[in-house]
Amino acid sequence: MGVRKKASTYSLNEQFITECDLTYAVNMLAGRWKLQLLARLSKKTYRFHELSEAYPHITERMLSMQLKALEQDGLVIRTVYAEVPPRVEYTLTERAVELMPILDRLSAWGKKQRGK
Amino acid sequence: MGVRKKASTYSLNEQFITECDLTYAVNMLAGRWKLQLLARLSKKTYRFHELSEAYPHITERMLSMQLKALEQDGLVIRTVYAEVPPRVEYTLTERAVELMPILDRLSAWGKKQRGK
DNA sequence: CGGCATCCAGGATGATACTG
DNA sequence: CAGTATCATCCTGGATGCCG
Repeated sequence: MGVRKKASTYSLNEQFITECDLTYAVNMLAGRWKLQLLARLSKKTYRFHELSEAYPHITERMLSMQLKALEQDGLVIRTVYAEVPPRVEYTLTERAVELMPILDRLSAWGKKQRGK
Repeated sequence: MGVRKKASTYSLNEQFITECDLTYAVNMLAGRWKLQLLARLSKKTYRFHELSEAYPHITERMLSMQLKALEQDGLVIRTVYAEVPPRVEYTLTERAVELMPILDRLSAWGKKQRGK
């Protein structure tokens, strides 16, 4: 979504919303596929290939990149098992779990608006 | 950040989060300056030039574009007064006002995460 | 005053092929 | 299986100048 990674580090002294924090939050959700991935991972742990099958329209490249970004933002845990063939599993972190109810409200708001 | 305008119109049957609606919501917030503008407009009505002065680093072009996008998404009302010199005022719509508490929670979440 | 038109740079995403 | 490398494309946003 258009939100860029560039930090909006302007100190603007807004009271109602501290858009520094808000921008920080929206930025880490703004990747092209991150919401879908978070939504799915909120239900259970997934392997890379399972996600790839679940979203066949997402290239493996983007899947890898988005998951890595989520991992770096501390929203997803990536676990590598030293096996052959390799196995990698992705799970939500606690901070991501805390985020879910908020996203749920945002989703409800979006749903309400879309109907109009 | 990168959320594109392209609609993610995949019907994915997620229960916890209907990411169609969620993507819809995040997309309309993902513009480079939209959050700042919404935050400011949540306090009072502003004229174009006032906003331009409040955010001197935002080019008038972008200010115009972001406000227009917000208007098209039904978050902002643009009122033109037939005067000379022209006067244009921007206000939040009710749906934008309903959004504010949610953004506030998201902001709080972001603040909490940033500290870590 | 409140924009819009044009041009442009860089980042985000896509397509395809290849590897440990 | 779980990615990475490379190249191509699209889009956002910035710079500058002009207009009703």
